[in-house]
Amino acid sequence: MMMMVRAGLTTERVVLAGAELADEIGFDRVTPSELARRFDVKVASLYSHVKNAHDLRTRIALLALDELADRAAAALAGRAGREALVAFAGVYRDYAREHPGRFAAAQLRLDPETAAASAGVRHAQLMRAILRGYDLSGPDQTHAVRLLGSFFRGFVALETDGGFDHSPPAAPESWRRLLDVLDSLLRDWPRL
Amino acid sequence: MMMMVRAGLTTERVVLAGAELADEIGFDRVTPSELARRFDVKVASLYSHVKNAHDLRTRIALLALDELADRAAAALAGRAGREALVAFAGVYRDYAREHPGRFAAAQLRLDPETAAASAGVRHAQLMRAILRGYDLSGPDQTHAVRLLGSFFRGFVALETDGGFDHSPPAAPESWRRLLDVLDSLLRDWPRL
DNA sequence: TCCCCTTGCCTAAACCCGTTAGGAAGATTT
DNA sequence: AAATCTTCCTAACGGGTTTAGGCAAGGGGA
Repeated sequence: MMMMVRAGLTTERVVLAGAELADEIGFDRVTPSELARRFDVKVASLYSHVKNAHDLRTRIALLALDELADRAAAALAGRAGREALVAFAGVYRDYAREHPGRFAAAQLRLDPETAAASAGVRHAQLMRAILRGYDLSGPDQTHAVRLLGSFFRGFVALETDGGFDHSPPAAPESWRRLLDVLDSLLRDWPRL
Repeated sequence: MMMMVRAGLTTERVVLAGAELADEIGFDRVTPSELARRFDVKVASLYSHVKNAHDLRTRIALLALDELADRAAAALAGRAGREALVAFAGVYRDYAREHPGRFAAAQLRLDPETAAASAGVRHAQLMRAILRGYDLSGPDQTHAVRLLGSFFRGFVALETDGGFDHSPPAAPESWRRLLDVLDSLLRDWPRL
């Protein structure tokens, strides 16, 4: 009779391990098989805790979105204007550098219902909160949110891909400078 | 004796079909098997024309980068300043909308040697060309290039993911407005 | 304490993908 | 027509995903 020592799997534990695995080997290489190996468990065992590979990936994405929103909210507390902008941006970029796999997961395309129930909503609110420190009217506020969101996402993606590696100045300097530039732009937003 | 009608495969034809397939079903679902099915050929037959799946994907990426650079160069011819900015940005965004699979491919991370030999280099030059219409000194020119690149990439990614779908104004309006804002920013770049 | 039943992990099996090795049927050259 | 090259094939291996069905571990009630 085989000794059957249980591994103690739960959905949360599986998803968390998936997130860690993503940070180590890349989100796209996170697979039920690899995860099973990590838990020293047969693949089929995971399917009691996670519906399928897609479900696993979605759960990791939701975890990452939650963590990011938490950090962003904390960073924004008690700050306004330029300080808030820099703090928020820093959270975003630091998270991507600390947790590349989770960050990649956070960009997984979610189906609309899942997305609506995710922390993505909180993100949008936090972005708008930053802009309260500046003087922007209705639609321009949305435009500004989109400018910041696009810039953050694009910059971090390019930096992650090594797009800034082969010409000076180094990425962090551009990051600092461009946040100054954007702060200045927001303070002095061009009216039509 | 089976009738052996040949499919007429060549590397280019395979890669081009791969690009079309990417636009139809998504770059991440482009697979030797699917491509073989499309040519009504056995999978192994592809391996005479393409080293492996990774090679296939890389070649599609290079094709997309080339096409994009061609279009960008054409759009920039005879334009400067705001006009050049808007034209270039339009090429980028239109390409992403017309050819989502190819566009996704263009963002594939290439190994350094491949990247250096790719049309990515041309892109960098074209971006700098845009900035000749504005008055920017040394490092700030690089920062500005990075700002534009980040914004383009981020905006298109967010739009593709439907990130702008559930609150007005519609994406195209933000796009136009933000290009105006960026033009204004470049003309009146904040000095330190 | 014993039984039972829920739960956790297992085996087995089907199916798809990627990749390589080696063979046979077209096409091309001589 | 013979020789050769090229194109596509069959066969096979390893690995990933998923489902169905089974046995054992551990907690609750008698």
